[in-house]
Amino acid sequence: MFQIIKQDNSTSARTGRLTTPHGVIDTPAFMPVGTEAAVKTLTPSELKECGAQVILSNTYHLAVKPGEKFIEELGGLHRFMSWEGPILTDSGGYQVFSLAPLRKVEDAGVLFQSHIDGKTHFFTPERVIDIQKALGSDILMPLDECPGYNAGEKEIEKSVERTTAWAKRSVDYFRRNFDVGEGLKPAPTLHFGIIQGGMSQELRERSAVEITSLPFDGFAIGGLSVGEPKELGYEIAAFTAPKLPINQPRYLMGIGTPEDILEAVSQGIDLFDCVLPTRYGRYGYAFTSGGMISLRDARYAKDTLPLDPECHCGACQSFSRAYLRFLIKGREILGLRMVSFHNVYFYMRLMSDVREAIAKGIFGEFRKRRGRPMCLSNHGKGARIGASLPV
RNA sequence: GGGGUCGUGGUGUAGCCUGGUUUAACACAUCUCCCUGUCACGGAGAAGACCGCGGGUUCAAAUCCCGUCGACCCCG
Repeated sequence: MFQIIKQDNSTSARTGRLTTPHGVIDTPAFMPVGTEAAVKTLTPSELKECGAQVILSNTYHLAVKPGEKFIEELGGLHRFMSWEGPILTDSGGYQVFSLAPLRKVEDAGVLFQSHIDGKTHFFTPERVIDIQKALGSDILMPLDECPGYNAGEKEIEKSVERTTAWAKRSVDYFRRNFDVGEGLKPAPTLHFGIIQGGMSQELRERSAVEITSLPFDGFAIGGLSVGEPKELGYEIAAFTAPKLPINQPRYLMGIGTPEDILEAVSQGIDLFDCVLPTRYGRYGYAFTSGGMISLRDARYAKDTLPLDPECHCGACQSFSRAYLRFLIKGREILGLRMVSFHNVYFYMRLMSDVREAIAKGIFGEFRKRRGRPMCLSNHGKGARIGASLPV
């Protein structure tokens, strides 16, 4: 399923190829987020144009609305949303933690109220596998418990125990529902484990040992980007990544900014997902080779440059910052679409540049050149992430 | 020609009757900042009106009185 192509010699970065029922993913890869069966504002063909090979969708949202049975009846998620490539579905553990107004976690599962209509739902590890099976996901995630940054040690320890117990049930149930060697399919459906443990190295270690002892096809680091300082998140990811089997795909959930991704790639992470390119696209923040720019800033009101003079995306070929700013400020759909498109294109280009740099054995140098901080507080200050790679 | 209603930041309004607790309030828009397994959501902060104009009464006027200009309505 997962084949490592090239291991970087100065860092833990590697390129690889992950095969799924709906096709191959070249890693390191970024998955645009399509929570509600849509990568917001973008069509599948636009995603392909950006270079996206895999997208992420969501168990929680789709189970709440319109319901997995509904999508199954219409031919599964791929057909429903007209996306032919691989889909990874998140389990809903994070959403229960971040969205549900009321939730009660117990050993059997988690009882919560939908943030949409207030209906109560009960998610168990088995139910979450059922939902993802009905959706027709290529990569399934098991139900986990994701504690917040302010959670106490006891609470985190409990969540690690629970996540492991649920992972065991998930693995058992997955085995019974997905036969190995599913006949004519190009590749079997995959199932990844999730490591928790908050900001405690001891608990991260324990979670990693417990989860990696189970027969998963890949491993994810969860529970980061929940409000912790950036450096602490890096520290935990750097601590946890080496505890994961070297020959299996590693997925850092919910991360991140371009420099977060470069950092994590150097730690040996293969998969990423993050809402930033699309969410920020809708807010008028554009990732550029010169750093992030906020189109809402008055300074771009009459700026005739494209979002990023070095970018080859359709939005940059056609539109000025001034025009896109005007659209964004008027909440014009075209503006939301174009900046989202540009941002996804930027991320995809970043990933292909990363793969190319690793393949050529120059990732360390590449990262130094491109990995300077780029976050909101740095925009406009000359940070350079997306400068095109002189090869 | 007669009568009436209204005129308060960019926009829409509140306050006026019962003058002082008003550094003139609110919403949207504007300008900064924030958002990492989604949020066209939401949060933090800033700037912006000498209350149409002129005069009067009063210790004190967005508030009461007179005039004037403008918008709208009714009657001729």
